[in-house]
Amino acid sequence: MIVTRFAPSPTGYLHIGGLRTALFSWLWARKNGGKFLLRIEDTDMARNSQQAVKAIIEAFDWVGMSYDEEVYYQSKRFDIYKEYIDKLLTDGKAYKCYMTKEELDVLREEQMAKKERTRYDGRYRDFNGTPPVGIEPVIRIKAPLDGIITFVDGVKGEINIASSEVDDFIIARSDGIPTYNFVVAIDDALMGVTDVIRGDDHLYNTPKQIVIYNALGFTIPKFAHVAMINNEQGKKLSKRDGAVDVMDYKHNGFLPEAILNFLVRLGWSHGDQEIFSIEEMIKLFDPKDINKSSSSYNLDKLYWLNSHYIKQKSDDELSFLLVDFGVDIINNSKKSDILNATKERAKTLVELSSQIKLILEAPKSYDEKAFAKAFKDESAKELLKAFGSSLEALKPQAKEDYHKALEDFVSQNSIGFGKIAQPLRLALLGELSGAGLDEIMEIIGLDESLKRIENITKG
RNA sequence: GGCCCCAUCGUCUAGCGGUUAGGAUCCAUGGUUUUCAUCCAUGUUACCGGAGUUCGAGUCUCCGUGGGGUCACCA
Repeated sequence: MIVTRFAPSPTGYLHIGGLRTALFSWLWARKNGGKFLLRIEDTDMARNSQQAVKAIIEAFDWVGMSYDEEVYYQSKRFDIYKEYIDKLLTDGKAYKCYMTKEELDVLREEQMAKKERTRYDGRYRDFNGTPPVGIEPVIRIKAPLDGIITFVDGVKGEINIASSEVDDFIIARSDGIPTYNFVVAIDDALMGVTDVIRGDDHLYNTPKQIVIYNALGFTIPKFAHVAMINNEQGKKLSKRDGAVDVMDYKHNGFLPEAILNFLVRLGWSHGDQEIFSIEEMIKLFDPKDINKSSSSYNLDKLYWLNSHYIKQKSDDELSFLLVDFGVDIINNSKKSDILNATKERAKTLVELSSQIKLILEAPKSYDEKAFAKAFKDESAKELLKAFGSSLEALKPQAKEDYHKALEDFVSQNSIGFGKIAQPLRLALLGELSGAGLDEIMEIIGLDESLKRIENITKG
């Protein structure tokens, strides 16, 4: 059985890049009928928060990614880690190191001065003298002194790293709390994780974790390291580049379908296909098709996908989603007219909601420039008034009636369509572009249409 | 700096030794539309550089160059 996991450290929100690796892991587990685990890496007590855990789980819920079993917290598993540390100690595969932080700093400075790679010098590796008093030791693992650590990465292929690059790293701090690379290896092994799909930035942790696996006789899982997502300048994605918190996308009016579709195509592809439903992703995803190179983050396609999925949503679904954006048309009898008039010109739910508000709420003011443009002809106001009168006489109801009213008015007065359309649209919406005039008037009805015409012409 | 990874249109990507180097997005133009948008059509734009290997190289090898990652008692 395939078991994958997502293992965030709860230091803040769920990062958009993190969501992508989580998505890859999730897809791979679901495709194979395996398990997808969520494990919170909170061994650094100083930096975690329960709130961050909540935020991460909330983001998972929002995009609809489900994890199996309970949420694991490493902070609740210290007993387990201790057991394995003791085992390594008694087996002579790990040892206590009494070097202080200060001494370590001195060593590092010396190495840097000599332009050497900074690494622990192994001074306590074979120490069996009397330990210095008053120093709580750290525990270090005995890493191989020579040779090469090799593993086959699922996306990058064979990776070889000289053992000399991996020093006797610390597996438990002086306060007894185990460190990242140790607990990850223990947990992945104990939880039966078969496929570790994670960011490229963990590539160098892999040989370290392999050292642990080997020391404890665990089976080494498959690794797949996914290249980073950079910003448009090719640099690391940061808050300056816009939304990196997954939940920001929710608030900005993006649909989870669009986010997931966007993310799955960032680094992964299936021929020329661009649109993937969740079911298709699950069916088609394979880590072997993940691109080796890093990709740049560019929102153009996300907007395109989002508008695609907005158009696909049913009226009920959309009206439900719109509530969070200040528009409640769930029980509006004109719901589908309203949505049909607006959803094709909205890239986000934010845009959609503001377009709907424009129709539903009479304009409170008119943009100065737009007004000047629409009413630059002296005759414009009279024309609009006349159109209002003709509506009063015709009493149109359906969209088609309004359409005909407009056509007839234009031909009877021998004017171009723009002469009446521009002032009328401004009257109805307060803006010069938007939904079809006939659609708007049908939705708001004759009385409201006349009222809005009167409002702009009375002055 | 050491080590590791990467390199096709602006961006996301297809390509797996022989292609007019394909798709998507963006942009531009035209059409449909009573405006805008949608939709449709068309178009501009790419194999980082240099050596090899080969009858033939975007594809294989090497060397440059550029970019990224990583070098904690963080995760």
